[in-house]
Parts: sequence; structure tokens; C-alpha cells
Amino acid sequence: MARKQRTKYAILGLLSWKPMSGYDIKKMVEVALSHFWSESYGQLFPTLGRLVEEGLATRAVDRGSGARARTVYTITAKGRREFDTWMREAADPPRVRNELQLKFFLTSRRSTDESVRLLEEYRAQQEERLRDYKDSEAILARALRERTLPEEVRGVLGSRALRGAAASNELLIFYLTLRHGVLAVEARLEWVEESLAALRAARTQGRH
Amino acid sequence: MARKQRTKYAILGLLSWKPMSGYDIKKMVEVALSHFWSESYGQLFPTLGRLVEEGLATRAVDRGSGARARTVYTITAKGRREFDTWMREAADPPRVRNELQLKFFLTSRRSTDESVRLLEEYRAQQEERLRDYKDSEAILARALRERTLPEEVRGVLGSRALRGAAASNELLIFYLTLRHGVLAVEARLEWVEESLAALRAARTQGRH
DNA sequence: TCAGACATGTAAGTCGTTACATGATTCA
DNA sequence: TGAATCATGTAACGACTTACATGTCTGA
Repeated sequence: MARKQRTKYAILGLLSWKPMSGYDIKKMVEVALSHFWSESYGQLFPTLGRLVEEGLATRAVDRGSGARARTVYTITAKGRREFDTWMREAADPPRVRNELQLKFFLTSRRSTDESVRLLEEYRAQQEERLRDYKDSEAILARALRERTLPEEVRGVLGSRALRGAAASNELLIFYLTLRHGVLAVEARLEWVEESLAALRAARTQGRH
Repeated sequence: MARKQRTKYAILGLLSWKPMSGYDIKKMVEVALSHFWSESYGQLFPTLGRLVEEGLATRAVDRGSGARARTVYTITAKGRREFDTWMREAADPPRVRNELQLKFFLTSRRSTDESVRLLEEYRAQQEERLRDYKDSEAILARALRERTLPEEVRGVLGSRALRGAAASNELLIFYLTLRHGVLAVEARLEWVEESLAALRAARTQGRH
């Protein structure tokens, strides 16, 4: 029952790129995947421990030249096999629980002012996000055009020089996942405008 | 810690419309809110019990003329006050965990075929949803134009005749929440096409 | 010197799903 | 008569967050 263990596979997937510490993984998720994924320390560290127990990763303490100690996890062959299997399984559709939509729905027997207020709250929320995304999008679009690897993404995509199809493909996929976020946010903003207009129109009609 | 209790407020909100049984609430969520909300029995019934304990709702067994017994919950004045308070609080932005996006991101060091397969899976998933939404959208758009209350939504919006601004506003808000679902799905489909085109273009370039 | 980032973890609790369990009623 | 739907719930589990706890290193 409920055997999804998505944190496990997310970690395995990131470790399939390169060995990382728990802290690295948390940072990576925050800077590169935050518009479609999240992990908390409370999930991350226990899961890393379980990965080692199950023989899917190994743990090693790295004291590189005076730097602070880091516990680095490396995926094993068995870990790669399990990750491969998971990648081939159908992804389960995200179950959505959008509190703002719920509240908006529940205003239908309350006042139109309240509906409008919620829409404006939603708009502010989404506009802020859009600004973030647009900044990153511009950087990535430029990198793709000019075939350079911008400093901002080196931590995420690795420090290999951007030459050959492989590295450029990584950059493209990274860009596309961000585009998903941009298009989603833009659709929500479009919806807000459409809804505000519809409420205004209804109000005018009701008053005639 | 983690004192959101969204199920509690969702139930309170629905009970603020009319008295309902646990089963009614489940059905209502499934038919009217499924594109932005979900509740499971395992959450619903214990929460309903808690509502009664806290004096936010009352429980009554209804044996209406030979029909099967139903346990009907009615919101109290205290319940309405708590619901009002919650409605005025800022909604917390939904934390998103989109497994398909994660997988797509993780294909960036694997094969383009795998990226394409995931996009096609996503497209199929979203197209199916869009068909559902479009059917309901057509019914609701027609009802709004003609100012009638279609049979399909009577269970949700109550059986009051559609006259006056109040009932028509309910229908409008219901329609708008569905539009949110439609626009979101359309944006995802747009993204799929854009991404497939980008991958095709990259493949051609890489081969030249 | 002190803020901020690096770094690793645990404890406690809540949230939420799924499977199970049970039985009545309706209608084809 | 038997499938579908109505109807109510519990048990077990897994998922996930938040708060707590602790300490180091870097650079302005």
C-alpha cells in the first residue's frame, strides 16, 4: 500500500549524475527543480541511509584538503538498475490540492469582492514567480543560442565544457523543464484576467 | 508544526453550503472539485468526527421515509466563524511534485528517445483530461449563455432555480474553476509540442 | 566579529492513501 | 439475482514537514 518512495528514486536519479552529499542534493533540488519538485531534510537523510542499507548507494566521508568534512553518496550498479526500472514505469499523475482554487470555489456563495480579492492574491503570487523564471529563462535561452555554459548553471549541469551533443542536450532539457514552469504560470495569469473580466461583466449585467 | 488541516476547512466550506453526509462530500469533491482538490475517506470520516468534538458541526442520523440511513453533518455558528477566519488567511502556494517532469529532467543524460517517450506519455495523459474538461465546459458555457441550470450540476449547486444574481454567480464561479483546469492542461500540451519540436531540431543539428 | 552559507542529522507529529470490513438498497 | 451504487467507517502504513540540535568555515 502506497509504495511509491518517490524521494528514493529522485535521489537515485540525481546520484546517477554524480556523487553528492545530502546537502548537495537539497541545493540542487532547490535551485534547479524547485518548480516541479521539493525535498526536505527530514526525508532526505533517512532515505540516504536506507539507500546504503539496501546496497543502492555507498557512503564515504570526504575531507578534501582542509575543507569541512562531507558525507558523499555514490550510486552502485544495483542502484542504477533500480533507477532504470523506475524510469520505465508509468509516472503517476500528480494529485493536486490547490488551496487558492478551493477558496475561490467557496466564494461562490459569498461576495464578489472576496472572489476578486482571491484572484488578485493569486495574480501577485504568480507574477512574482514569473519574474524569477523569466530571469533564468533568459540566461538559458542565451546559452543555448551561443552554445556556452553560463556560470549560473555550472553547479547543476557539471563543469564539463559545453561541446558536443551530450552537454548541449543537458542544457536543452534543463531549459525545457523551466519552460514548463513559465507556460504554467502564464496560463494561470491568463486565467486570472479572464476571470476578473467575467466577474466585472456579471456585475454590470446584474446592475442594469 | 504543520497545522494546516486543509481537509478540515475544505469540509467546513462545503458544509457552509448545505448539510451533507461524508459520502455526499466525497462525491461532491469528485465530481466538482477533482481538478484542484481531493479527499479520501480515511481523512474525511475522522475529520468529520473531530469537527463534531470541537463543536464546529453537529451530527444527525436521517432516516427519510424508508431510504437508507444517512449521517448528516450540519455546520454550527462556531464552525462558520472558523471558516470565515480561514477564508481571510493567505492561501499557501501548493507544493508541487510532478513525477513526470522529474523523469523528463533525469533523461537529460540518457537517450533522446526516452525524453520523447515521456513527452508522449504526458501528452496522452493530458489529452484524456482535456476531453473530460471540455465536455463539462461546453455544458457550463451553454448554461451561462442561456441562463438555465443544467441537470448535470444540480447536485452540486443545489436545486434552486437559476434566477437572480446569486445562483448565476455560483454557476459562473463553477465555470471559472473549470476554466482554470482547461487552461492549465492546454498549457501543458503546448509545452509538449514545443519540447518535441526542440528535441527534433537539436537532433537534426547534431547530425549535420 | 558576525552574518551567512556550509553541513548533517533526529524527533515528533501531521497529512494522506490504500486496503480492508461491512452491509443496505436499487434497478436491470 | 446479481451488479452497481449508496453508505460508513477503521487499520495500517507511508509520505512529508517543521522544529530542534549542533557545529564549522568563509568573507565582508
